[in-house]
Amino acid sequence: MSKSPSLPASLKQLLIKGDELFLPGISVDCVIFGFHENSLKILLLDIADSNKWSVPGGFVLKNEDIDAAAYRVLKERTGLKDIFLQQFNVFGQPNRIEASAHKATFEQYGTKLSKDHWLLQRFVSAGYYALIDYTNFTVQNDSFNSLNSWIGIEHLSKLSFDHDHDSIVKKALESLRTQLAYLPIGKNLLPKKFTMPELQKLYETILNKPLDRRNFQRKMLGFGILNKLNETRKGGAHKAPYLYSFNDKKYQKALKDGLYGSW
Amino acid sequence: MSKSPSLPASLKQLLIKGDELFLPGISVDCVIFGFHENSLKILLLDIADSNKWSVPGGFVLKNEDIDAAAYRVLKERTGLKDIFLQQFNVFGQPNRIEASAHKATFEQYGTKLSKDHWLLQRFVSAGYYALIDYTNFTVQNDSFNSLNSWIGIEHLSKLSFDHDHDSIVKKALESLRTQLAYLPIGKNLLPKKFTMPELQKLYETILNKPLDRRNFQRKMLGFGILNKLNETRKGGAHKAPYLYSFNDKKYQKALKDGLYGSW
DNA sequence: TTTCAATGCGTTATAATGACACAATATAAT
DNA sequence: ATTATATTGTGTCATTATAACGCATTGAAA
Repeated sequence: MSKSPSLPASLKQLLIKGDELFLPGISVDCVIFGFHENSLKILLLDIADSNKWSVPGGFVLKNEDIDAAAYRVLKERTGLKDIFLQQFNVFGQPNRIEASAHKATFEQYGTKLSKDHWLLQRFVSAGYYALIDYTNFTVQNDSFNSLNSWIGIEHLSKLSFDHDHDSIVKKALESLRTQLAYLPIGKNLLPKKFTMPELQKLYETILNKPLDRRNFQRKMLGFGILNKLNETRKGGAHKAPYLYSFNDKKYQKALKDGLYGSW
Repeated sequence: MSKSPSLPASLKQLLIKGDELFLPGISVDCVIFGFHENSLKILLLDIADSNKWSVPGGFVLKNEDIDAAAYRVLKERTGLKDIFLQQFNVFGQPNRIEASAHKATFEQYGTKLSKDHWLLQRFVSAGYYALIDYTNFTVQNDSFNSLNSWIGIEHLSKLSFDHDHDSIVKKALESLRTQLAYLPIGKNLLPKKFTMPELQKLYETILNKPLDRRNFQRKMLGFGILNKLNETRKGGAHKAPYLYSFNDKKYQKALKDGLYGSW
């Protein structure tokens, strides 16, 4: 019989005081999008001892707004504040298997949850997606999961998800695509300065289709939310593209009023 | 001391077996839209003894999908199946006052809820909006609320809501407006046969702005989801407009694929 | 210095939209 | 009956948005 590693403090607290600290039966799941090297990526966690992938999640404190809980989870995970966060769906099927994942987590430490434990009840989960600047943070591990990986969405179909997280990720992507039509997306996924080809690649990746370079630029500039900077990105093998930044004021206005664009 | 009416059976069951039957801390709220006489209406309930309005809601059975719970609530309330139902937001602020409404409901029957009663905990609510054919159903009362009323959205600002339901209704309307841009809406709010001016009025009401009659018709027909019938609606004071119906097959396809229209 | 691929900055054809004109018609007024 | 009137059916034209594509420029690599 192999000796199990000892239970981390955070898990111990969850085990003992979970039902006291957190709302029963409610969790938040965050699909974190990042963009790097022309690939839209999702931050995934390797569920301990299960060979399956999941998305970061957490519980809601008894006196905490549910949106705030999602922010907290993200902050714990990415160290970032001021993240673009969007609630996109509630997952409330009775056969969700959160419970078995929780069970497995504790069993790897040799701890068996009692049958009626708070963690083993049915959970309803609020799904959020977050957009973050990949270049500007480092992932934090937590005690539930040992491995964090950025996975390009083009590889998603090859991964093994539990059913819940598969639908969560799919729905998040679908929502992101839909919202692209009327929300300005980019400010949160790109660094402060970026080139037009980079922005276009982001759009092409999200939409999963090629766009005409010249038409894209015309339309994007037409929204009036970009500042053209007086610098170019040197170092590439060819003609140096101009750098742009988002006009914060107009970007905020566009977030509020919508863009009305068809892609 | 005045004698209170006796507690209805449904409330009694909720009081005694609520925590056994339903998930803790989760409810569903349904904003039910109907369209009648050129006015978009919402089905509102008069919270007992509170002078405030709310929307129909309910709880989620322990082994019930949360979407199914919303359907069940709607069916109980409207008697209708096959309703267009759309989850639009989760309301999870810790200061929601569901508890006080529940308290008031029972107190009007002279029943005082114990301080730690299942109904008095914090509830997170999943908001759904439903579109129904106003001409094709009658409202059912329930034991929580004595009065049901269809209220035109133009009167909403004059009503007294508790804060929760105010934001629920506002957000529902906002979602409906947004979705109008890429979902075909109408089939569920209008009778089987309808005229183009009626459909236009519906759109104008939802969007809260006038549309050009001729351009509206051209665009709507362009979607290819309507059947022009060989009948006209006589009885009006003027030229009889043609009747239309939705092409179910194409309508379903449009629901799935989206419409891509800008209004 | 030349080559080359990516970029900047355009043009033209087609489709979608917005604004408006006029004839047709079901009822109401006379 | 006849006329008046408001509403609907249908179409046109100017404007704008989109799609498709051309060509000169440029920074690094050959």
